[in-house]
Amino acid sequence: MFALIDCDSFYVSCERLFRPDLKTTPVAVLSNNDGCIVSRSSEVKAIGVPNGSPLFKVRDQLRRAGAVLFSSNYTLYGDLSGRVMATLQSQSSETEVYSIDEAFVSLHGLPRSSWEEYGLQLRSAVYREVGIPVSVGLASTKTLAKLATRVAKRGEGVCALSHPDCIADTLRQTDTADVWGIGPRFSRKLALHSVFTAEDFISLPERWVQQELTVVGLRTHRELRGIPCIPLERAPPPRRTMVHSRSFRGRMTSLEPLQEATASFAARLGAKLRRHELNASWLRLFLVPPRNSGLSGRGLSGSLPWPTADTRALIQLTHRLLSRLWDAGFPCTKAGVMALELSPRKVMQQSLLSQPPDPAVMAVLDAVNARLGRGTVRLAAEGVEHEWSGKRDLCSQRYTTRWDELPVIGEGAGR
DNA sequence: TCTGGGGTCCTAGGACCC
DNA sequence: TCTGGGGTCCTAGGACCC
Repeated sequence: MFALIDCDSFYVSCERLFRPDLKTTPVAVLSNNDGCIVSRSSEVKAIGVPNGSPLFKVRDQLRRAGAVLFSSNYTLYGDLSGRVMATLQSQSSETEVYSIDEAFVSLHGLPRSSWEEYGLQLRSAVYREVGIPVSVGLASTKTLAKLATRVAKRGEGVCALSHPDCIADTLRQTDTADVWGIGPRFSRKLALHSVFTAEDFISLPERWVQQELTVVGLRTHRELRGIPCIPLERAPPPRRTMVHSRSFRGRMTSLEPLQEATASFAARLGAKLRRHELNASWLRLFLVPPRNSGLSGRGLSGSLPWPTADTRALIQLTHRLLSRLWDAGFPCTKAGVMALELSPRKVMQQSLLSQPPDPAVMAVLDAVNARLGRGTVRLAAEGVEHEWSGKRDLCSQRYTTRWDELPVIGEGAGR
């Protein structure tokens, strides 16, 4: 038995928290590079702008509606997400942080008759402590709790799917594509067999579902019938990969800026590995051509001399890989560095033949940058100007994590 | 002209081993 | 002419999630 707590239009809600003047204005938040819409206020949803739509396709429509746009500000969203999760953890010891804006809470031992009241309690606690509106769905499995949250968002903010009739009604009114675990491909495949709703789906025989949709589909099938298959994960499973990648403002036509970009990606990846107390044993560099070029991406992997998160080692290998991968004729619009074969820092295998770099150097670098801002101390290879860097023209302040960007109230506000 | 970034899991097929 | 059965590991591709 689970409650799913899902923040309403999370990124938009974060922006509005510090811009109460936008409470009733249509607001949308853009992806990295200001490319797509990734979060919409209810007013933007109402004018029919789909989530994920490329900005250039809906720009006029948004302008006519008087919408305000923001570049994504993950520093702000990450900080507010932490506050939401901490509030939920103060309400229950059995919580799973599922994504930046969602968490599951176990309802173990709580009678069905109290579900709704508990949902209301969680909802008001988060709004009181953080100021972010959330919807809560409660049900016997995670997949049903997801459905309940969809219902909650259309209505009162809380929906407990505790009665069989109520579950049956919901399944009848839900398209397969709106079920957690059924994506566009599976949904299209099901439609070919005249399966359109979640109700149609659960009437299919298990054997057929497993054959066509693998065990993943079978799990969804059972979860919709109230058989729990996906447990609460109180601790996140160990990470297997870590990536840093970005699109460029234009095309990379010469090697030097690409060297600079990939070095700074490797540096960001190193910092992230160190934050998670992980080392990588393998590194993969990949280059991506424009979406409609007909070309496929290129990648190359190489092993590090020891498991490490040292920026210097990561950049060195990245550049070695780049020199083998680089081809002036390849139209590179995006690149990334991926860390593979991750291991916890504390169980590092020593080498007989060579000494890994002293971790104290990176510790000092991280400490300085934590205090004075990211990139204050960096390697020369990362460059300075970053002219290749993508668009991010509409970004709000980091209100909660930078002294010099705190919101100002009263006289002189709105600078 | 312009379409993000970061993850996981499953399956099929090939290589290899005994 | 006739050539087994069982297992593991790896990779690429496909599907999903937020």
